[in-house]
Amino acid sequence: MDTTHRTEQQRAAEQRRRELLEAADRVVLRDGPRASMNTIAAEAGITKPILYRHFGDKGGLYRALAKRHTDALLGALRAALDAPADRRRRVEATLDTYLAAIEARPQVYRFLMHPAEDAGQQPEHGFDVGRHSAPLLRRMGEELAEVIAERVDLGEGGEALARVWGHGIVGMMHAAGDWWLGERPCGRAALVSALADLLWGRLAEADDRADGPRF
Amino acid sequence: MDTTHRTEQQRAAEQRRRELLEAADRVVLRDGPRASMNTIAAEAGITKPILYRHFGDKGGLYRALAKRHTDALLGALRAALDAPADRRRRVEATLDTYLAAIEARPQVYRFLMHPAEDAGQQPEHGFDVGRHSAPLLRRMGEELAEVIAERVDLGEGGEALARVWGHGIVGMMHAAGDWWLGERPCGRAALVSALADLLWGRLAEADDRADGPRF
DNA sequence: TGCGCATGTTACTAACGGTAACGGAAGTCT
DNA sequence: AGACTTCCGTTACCGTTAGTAACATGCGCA
Repeated sequence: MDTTHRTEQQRAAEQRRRELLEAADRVVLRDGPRASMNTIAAEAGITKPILYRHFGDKGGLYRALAKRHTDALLGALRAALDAPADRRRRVEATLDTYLAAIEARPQVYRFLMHPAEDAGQQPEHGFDVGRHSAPLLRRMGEELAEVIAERVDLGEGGEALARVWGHGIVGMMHAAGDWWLGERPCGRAALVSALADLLWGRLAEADDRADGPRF
Repeated sequence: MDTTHRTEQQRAAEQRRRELLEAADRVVLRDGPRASMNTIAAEAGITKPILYRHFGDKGGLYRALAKRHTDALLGALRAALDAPADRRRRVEATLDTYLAAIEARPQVYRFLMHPAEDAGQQPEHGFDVGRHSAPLLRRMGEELAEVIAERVDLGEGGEALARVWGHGIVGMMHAAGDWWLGERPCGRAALVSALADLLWGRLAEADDRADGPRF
């Protein structure tokens, strides 16, 4: 068997796969996460079974599609997290990077946050629980936890603390960003500043209101 | 027209509606958010069109179902938030109440967190963006924001700050809870303590590690 | 020429959400 | 009593979806 020919075909297949993904991208960005396989196939100029030969099932295609965007966003976040500045500025830069990304391409964001649909069903256990979050959120949480654990001295049990904080901070960023994207109550810089203030303990430091019940 | 008869019928309809909701509850708790209308109807001992006459469409049924659980959980959270104790203890009690709820009935939690599916489609704008979060998260965020705004003195622009924080804290709680429910890396009390520490600014106060790059 | 193999198609199944059309059982009005 | 409305319930259907089976075609290679 000719090896060069083999790789030639493999290269062609990967090229094809990229084309299909780009077509899928266009459709998903236009129709949202409910884009049908038929529509995607039509956009790519082919028919359904080819999509299924390349990606297995709809989940496979969506996972492949999500991986590209997720990797891109995670790269940008890592860069912000690694910038040469003090901790507060790094946190703000990371928050701003995430918010800028979801602001610039909200459809991509919407697609990435859509839960995994199914992935694999195990009818024995009923359905999976504690897996509502999108894979993107999980990955961001793990990465942030790693960065915190390796750079911040948290003493005894610091590792566990860092993991909780990683997922917690990512969830804070996500929820606030989603709400902000829907209501646009303020500018991005104000949102970043408010979230950083929250992480810096301003809630704990603030006094109770004089004219109301204490909190 | 006999009014007593009219209300009699209304009462019967509401009773029926409750029965249908309970049947739907059983199915959703067993099959997850992807329970079909046919299955729900079968569980209730009837057929599909009756469900549609009562709830309009699948979204209507799911919304009615979600409202019950959401109201119950929000009630519990309000109680924790209003307990007579200092702020740190209230925050911890609220976190613990939420986590205890999702721990005790994870299927309900999973169902509630499932985004709205569709609600109403407006093909003009493409698809809605910035509305990924479940209604439960939005409501929790708004409630918490209200409590913070009315009880904590945040000075100039405190209202906006409180809203950001409300949604941010709820998102933190949600993401950390979801991750915790999936991996069970520690006990509930430890998670509560770690999250409260995060809100109390321990991340900002901690030193850089001596043996690694600074953060 | 014939073999293997990847690529493409058409045509199908099963399930879903949702709806139209019909049937019967009550009570109500004349 | 008999016609009229109003629910409650059914069966049978529609359009769309994910996913698949079966068949056709073009290519390198012995």
